[in-house]
Amino acid sequence: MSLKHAILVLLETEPSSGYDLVKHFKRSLGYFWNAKHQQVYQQLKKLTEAQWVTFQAHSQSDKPDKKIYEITQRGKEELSKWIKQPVKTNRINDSLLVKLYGGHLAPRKNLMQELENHTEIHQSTLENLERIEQLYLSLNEEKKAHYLLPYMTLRRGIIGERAWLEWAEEVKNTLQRQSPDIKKAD
Amino acid sequence: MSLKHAILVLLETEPSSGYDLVKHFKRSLGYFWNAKHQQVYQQLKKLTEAQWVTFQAHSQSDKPDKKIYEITQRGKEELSKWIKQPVKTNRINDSLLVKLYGGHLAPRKNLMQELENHTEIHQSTLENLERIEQLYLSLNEEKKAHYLLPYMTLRRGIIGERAWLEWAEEVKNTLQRQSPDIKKAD
DNA sequence: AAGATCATGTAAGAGGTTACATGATTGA
DNA sequence: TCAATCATGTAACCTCTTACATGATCTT
Repeated sequence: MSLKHAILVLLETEPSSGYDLVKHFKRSLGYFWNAKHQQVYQQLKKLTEAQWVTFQAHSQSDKPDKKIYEITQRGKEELSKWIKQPVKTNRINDSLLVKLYGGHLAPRKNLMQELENHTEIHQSTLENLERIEQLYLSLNEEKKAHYLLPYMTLRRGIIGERAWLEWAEEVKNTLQRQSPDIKKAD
Repeated sequence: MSLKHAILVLLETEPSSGYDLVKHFKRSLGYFWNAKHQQVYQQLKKLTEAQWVTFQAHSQSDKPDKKIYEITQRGKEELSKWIKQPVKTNRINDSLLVKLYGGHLAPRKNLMQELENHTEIHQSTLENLERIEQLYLSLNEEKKAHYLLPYMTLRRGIIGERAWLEWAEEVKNTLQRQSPDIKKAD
């Protein structure tokens, strides 16, 4: 699996604390890799034991102390080995679709509401990604080339979110057409 | 979590053996819910203990015996309770994107090959989904209405796969443009 | 003779979530 | 004064994967 490798990829770019990594997972990588802080700390512990990373304690007076992790030689070797191997296609487990599949068991109003809620979330994710894209596009050519691959992953997010929203519109329209009285019923 | 609920949704439509459920997960639900046979059998055991499902043993002379599971009253109540509750948005953990993000560590040729391989898989998934869509569209109006919600989940698959392929083309073109000598290099 | 399909499982371990725990500083 | 940010963790539990296990029939 690859939370370990996702962490290594981040540390390969720059040494970070667990807290920094979590922020990364929430921001730049968040649309394709999710991890809670507990899991990141657990994995950092394991990575340290395996000697793929090391850390140095940094005491701070105004803020809590922190541990700055960096990738080791052994970690780099492991990472470059991993990155050359084929990755499996993704497992998709989407509860919303399970719910929709069995949607005859829920009030139609409920389904519509659920779709609305998810639409809002996807909409705002898309806006975030587009904001980051604007930042990228305003860089000079050298930097653009430097961040090209991360930018490609950003594009995945943008294209994916647009597709999601397009689909949701289609579903909402279809459900609306199928039961046009939905707003009158309770 | 919802493998339990995905199973209940399927059993609510018709009683099935574990083996049948696995086939369902590979076919109709496969593009939004994945489960291996071991996990299905484990969950069926738990669902039986919780009395959300029951089973009857069917002996067969030419094939191995099997257990036909069906949803109980208690299971139905649980399912309809679950289906009315909001579901969380999906966790996405996509190793291919981690790999691409750290792609400067791999030979460019390797990335291109990886994208090609995944493209083939997504292409054939899309073709399957489109085939199923044609079947759906050839049904009479009554049946179309009956399968509308499962069809909506199928649409998610189709729109999602098209978006994936669109993205992959973009990436392949970009990488090709950035290193046009890639075909000459070994 | 080999591989696919049918059919069911156990066990060990890795991965991931939820709950609990602490405690300072900064901004509204 | 309440919430957010910074910063790290443990413990219990659930979920999921991988490896192992069996064995008949049918098709190539």
